[in-house]
Amino acid sequence: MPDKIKTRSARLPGHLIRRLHQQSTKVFTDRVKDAGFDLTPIQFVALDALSENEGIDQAGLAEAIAKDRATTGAVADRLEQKGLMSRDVSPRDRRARTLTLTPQGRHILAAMTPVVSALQADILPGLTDEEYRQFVTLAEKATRAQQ
Amino acid sequence: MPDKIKTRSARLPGHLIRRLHQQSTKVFTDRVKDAGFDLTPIQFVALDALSENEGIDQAGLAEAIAKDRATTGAVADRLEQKGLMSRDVSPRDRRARTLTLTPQGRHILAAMTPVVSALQADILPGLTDEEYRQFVTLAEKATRAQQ
DNA sequence: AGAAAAAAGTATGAACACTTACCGATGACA
DNA sequence: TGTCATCGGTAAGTGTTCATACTTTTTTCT
Repeated sequence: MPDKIKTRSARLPGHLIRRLHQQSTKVFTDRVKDAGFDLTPIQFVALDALSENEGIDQAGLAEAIAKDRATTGAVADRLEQKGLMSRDVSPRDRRARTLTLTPQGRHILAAMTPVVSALQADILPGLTDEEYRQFVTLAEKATRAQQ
Repeated sequence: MPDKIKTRSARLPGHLIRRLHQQSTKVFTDRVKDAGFDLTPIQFVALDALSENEGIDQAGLAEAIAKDRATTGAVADRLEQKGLMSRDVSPRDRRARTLTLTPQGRHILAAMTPVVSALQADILPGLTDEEYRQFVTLAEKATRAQQ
């Protein structure tokens, strides 16, 4: 068996974060599918954001989930297609689309939430509870500092 | 100005990591472009991995950069198109493509490396040096624990 | 040697993520 | 009130990432 291939850049934060992101997506997808759901991480986050901010428009949702308007529009497309959210032209601003959870969207979100909470620990395998909390604290601090 | 929109899931590791990944990509792209280069993070990592493992094939590169074969093939396509790496059928295994850096690829990599090193700190804004090191240590531990 | 399993690469399709550019609507302000 | 900048949404294009399925080649096992 040859030596494990190594890379200089493998220790840079950028690459480490890319690896963690990948692991995060994989764990989420696998567990959620096993639990009988079919939502991507970003779709879940969008539903969650919407449940706490009923009636916001797409630009508001984009800000809440930290994505741009184009991406958010595409995600909203899929959630609408799945019958989990509805989009209506705002009566106050005809440019805007008011977003609301459908009853089914609310139901799916409630059912998925415990599953999603439970899988978080496996996104950071090999860390002790203490290290896990440290990681979350540091990551929160770094994301808060983003302009 | 309305209150900042909040989300329950915003504190979950999965979402924090997604935010960091996004920040990482943005900082990389901006700085690298400012310095006059036109490579994505993954393209840079691929060049770096190749420089330390001359003559590996695409499957080897895929393992080195922790991506699947299809993704790696697409990245190799673009790097070849930019004239930074060449792909030749391996004399030992006609299934495999032996990858080598072109002189231009080697030159670009050398010129970019200091730029990429310098931008790492800005991927994690708001962290002290001590916290930055802690983060890297934790992230390394978590990625090492991935199967 | 011959059959079965595994591996390297490619193709395709879905989703995400960003940029740029555009259209229509709104708001500011002169 | 009219103009102009801004904002919400969409469209098109590029790139990343994965799953699945397929071909070709190599290896393994009987």
